[in-house]
Amino acid sequence: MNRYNFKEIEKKWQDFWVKNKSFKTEKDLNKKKFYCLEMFPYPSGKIHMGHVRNYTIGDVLSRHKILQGYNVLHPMGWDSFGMPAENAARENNLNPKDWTEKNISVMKNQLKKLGLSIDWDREISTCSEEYYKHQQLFFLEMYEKGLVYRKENYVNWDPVDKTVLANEQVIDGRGWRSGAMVERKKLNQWFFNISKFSEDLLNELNNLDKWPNKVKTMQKNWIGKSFGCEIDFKIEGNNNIDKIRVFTTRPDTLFGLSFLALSVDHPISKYFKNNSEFEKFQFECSKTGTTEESIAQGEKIGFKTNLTAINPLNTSQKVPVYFANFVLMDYGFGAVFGCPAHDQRDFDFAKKYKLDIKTVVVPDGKDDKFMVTNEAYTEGGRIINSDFLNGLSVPGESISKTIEIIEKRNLGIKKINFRLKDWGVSRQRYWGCPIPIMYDKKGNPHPVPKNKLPVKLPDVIDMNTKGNPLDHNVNWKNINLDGKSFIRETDTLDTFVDSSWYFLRFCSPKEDEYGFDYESINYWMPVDQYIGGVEHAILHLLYSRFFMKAIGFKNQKFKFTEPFEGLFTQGMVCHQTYKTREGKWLNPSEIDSDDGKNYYFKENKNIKVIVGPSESMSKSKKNTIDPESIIEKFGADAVKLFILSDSPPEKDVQWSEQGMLASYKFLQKMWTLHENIKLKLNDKIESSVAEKKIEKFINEIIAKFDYNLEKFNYNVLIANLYETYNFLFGIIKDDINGKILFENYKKFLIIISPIIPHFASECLEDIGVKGNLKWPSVDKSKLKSETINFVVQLNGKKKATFETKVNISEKDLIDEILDDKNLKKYLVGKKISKSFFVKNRLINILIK
RNA sequence: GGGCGAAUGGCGGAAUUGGUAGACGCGUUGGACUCAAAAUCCAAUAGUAGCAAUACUGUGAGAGUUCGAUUCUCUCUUUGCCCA
Repeated sequence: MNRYNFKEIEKKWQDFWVKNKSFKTEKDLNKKKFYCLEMFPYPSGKIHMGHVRNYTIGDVLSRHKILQGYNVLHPMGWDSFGMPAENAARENNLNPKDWTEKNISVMKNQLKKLGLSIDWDREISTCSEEYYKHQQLFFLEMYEKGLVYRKENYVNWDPVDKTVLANEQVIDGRGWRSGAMVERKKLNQWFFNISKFSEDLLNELNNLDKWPNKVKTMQKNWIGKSFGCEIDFKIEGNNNIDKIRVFTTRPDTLFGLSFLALSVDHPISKYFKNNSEFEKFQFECSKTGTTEESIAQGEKIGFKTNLTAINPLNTSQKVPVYFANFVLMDYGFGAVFGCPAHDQRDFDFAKKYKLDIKTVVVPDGKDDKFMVTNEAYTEGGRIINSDFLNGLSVPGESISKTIEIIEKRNLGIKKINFRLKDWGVSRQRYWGCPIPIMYDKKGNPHPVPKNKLPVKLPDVIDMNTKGNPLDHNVNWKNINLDGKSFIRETDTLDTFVDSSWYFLRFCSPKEDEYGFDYESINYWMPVDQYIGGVEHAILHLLYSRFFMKAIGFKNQKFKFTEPFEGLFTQGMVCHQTYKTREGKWLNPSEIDSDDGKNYYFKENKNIKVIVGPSESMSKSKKNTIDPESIIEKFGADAVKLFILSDSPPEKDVQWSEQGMLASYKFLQKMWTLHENIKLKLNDKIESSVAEKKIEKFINEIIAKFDYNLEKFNYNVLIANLYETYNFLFGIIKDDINGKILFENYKKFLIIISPIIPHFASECLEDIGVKGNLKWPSVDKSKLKSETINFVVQLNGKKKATFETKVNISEKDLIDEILDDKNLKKYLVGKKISKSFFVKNRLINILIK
């Protein structure tokens, strides 16, 4: 008996697939398509276990669909623009392009060793000119359609690195790289008008049946549709200002008014420009970040103006007007009214500045003497102390009734507000897609003429400047067009733009004239199954959805509105963490143990290792396992088998050396089984018992595979695989007809081939199966059996299982039970009051 | 603070529509083979009592619906993720 030589066999089949272009796909309008897509990787250097998990899940699906006869598109590419390349380039004095391309070549090699069913002829890379030139055209088309505009906006500014930071790059108010306190700075930025589609983006979530509810809920909350109304407050105390417009979702608490709060960026701030106290306050506010979280957690501070606002529903009430740091200019009109009794933020503010707190909502079951004292009451109930609003139930009726009254009195109007803001796409960086805009001498923007595209990134660049290297590149920046001089836009596009349409590019990756070919995208799109990490639940997925709506806007040829029909979000790969007593992280390979309980540092036995909790693999915690070395040691099939086996794909999985080893050993056992089965394939024995058994079992397993593949229960699928091994291992000890064994074993090899393709291909070839394989269907006639194990319950408690013939009636069954020597003791002398009968399954007899 | 999930042996987990709880794997224990070990194979493995057949208990806690609840409802506890 030979041992299974995975190195030789995996190499053999990988070469075979490449040579035969086994996974090359062509558009074929006569064939049913299936577009299987995994989120493409950022080429950071090496693949990690998260990639292995992601692409294994996709590969199982893709190979399954191929066997089912679908025309499967399963491509791969590189999300290759982005900051890490710039940082690496600075640190190592390289060109970002060289660094990126080197990484791509390394990672592509690693992926190939996994033996994935990818059509590599469709490979794309977003940093290539062939890709981003189309993106620039999309930008201009969107500009023409009015979906792109430029405005001044506040950004997180890192004063040391001289660059804009995304919200997630600001950690505890400091730049993640420089450590400098981040400032709020006003900058001219390009925006995509994503909010124009807020309503569509929200509504169409309802059509995405094959998306996890969790993701849909997250997007729904992110879009954040709220009903409310805008109200004008009359102002006294300044000749220039007669009213301030406020947006509120709680007009019903208007009688609880105690102040008006404005954003420091509110237009009327201009009347306070010369006030040194106000300027000081404005500076204080600029220290608060722009995220909603930092505002909510930060201390609430205000600046009291000399203005007085009049309550529109109760004109005898006059309240002070403040500027406050917790009001954002982005939300509503940058002005809110404060009702401290029923909003915690307002409550905190009112306590600090000793403002009135008037209770206007009382919880159900409390009387009108109810008073808010220690914290705001934000739940439902009914309105009190509010004149003509008294008694209305909160929420619901109270809000709609109040809006009615406000509209009737011409004090304001009903309004829908979205939390979703337009997408700022300008980044002050080199390694991204240049924005095809140029400015004339007056600073007015002009689109770069389409025949002058692409705007190429300069190859030679000085990365050692502070801020955006493009901004320092005078040769690139200054251009002359038709005798006029212009300055290029030096910002590049957010890399989320790159990934917002790459799935379209895969459909016709070689198309040169335009980003895609309509016939191809209308055939392949939408993506039938998209697979990736849940961390992209909001941004990437929402941006991609927007992008489809933007391209499809005023475009009859674009036939779909949603890019991803099915979505699957996989969990992370976790591993135990190890630390020294001093808190230094250690890699699993740096530690050892004599007893499996106490660990020490390999190089110095005296240094004890503290075993920490299992966390998602990350370089900083040093708890990563390098896929390449694992594949080297155990083979791709064994790695894939393990990564699927231990947990449901949507949950986190624990990396375990023992589990990995078990998968490896299993393939060895399977190979031994294969050799034994091979010896029996020519047996001419007729053994009706074993034949029936194997046919029934294999058909049951096919049914289970169908079910578990459909439901993404890949861990159960592996359990089914082990079960079948156990079964076959048992049955070949008996006499069995070789032909029947062959047919059933062949079916088994085919259904496991999506999981362990190298192994299954080798075994199939070894037993002489060649050519196109087809997914076997369940033969229901083989599932039947003559006897059945009934569950017998007495008064709802299981007493025994009872073997009898199939389709037995309730009455006959009871008779047989009364006759059975083991069971009749329970029933003798008892009266059967009632029985519940589930055909071929269970009987519950109630006795007195 | 809000929203959405989750809780099953020593561990990861399974149980399709309310119908045999613990599939499958890991680990552990015992045995075979071996001079010995590794590898491999065989057996046991939810808990309690018992030599055993068997009995009782058991899916985070408590209640409810039902002939029957891991599954449905309510309350609570713990925990994860997202948002604030």
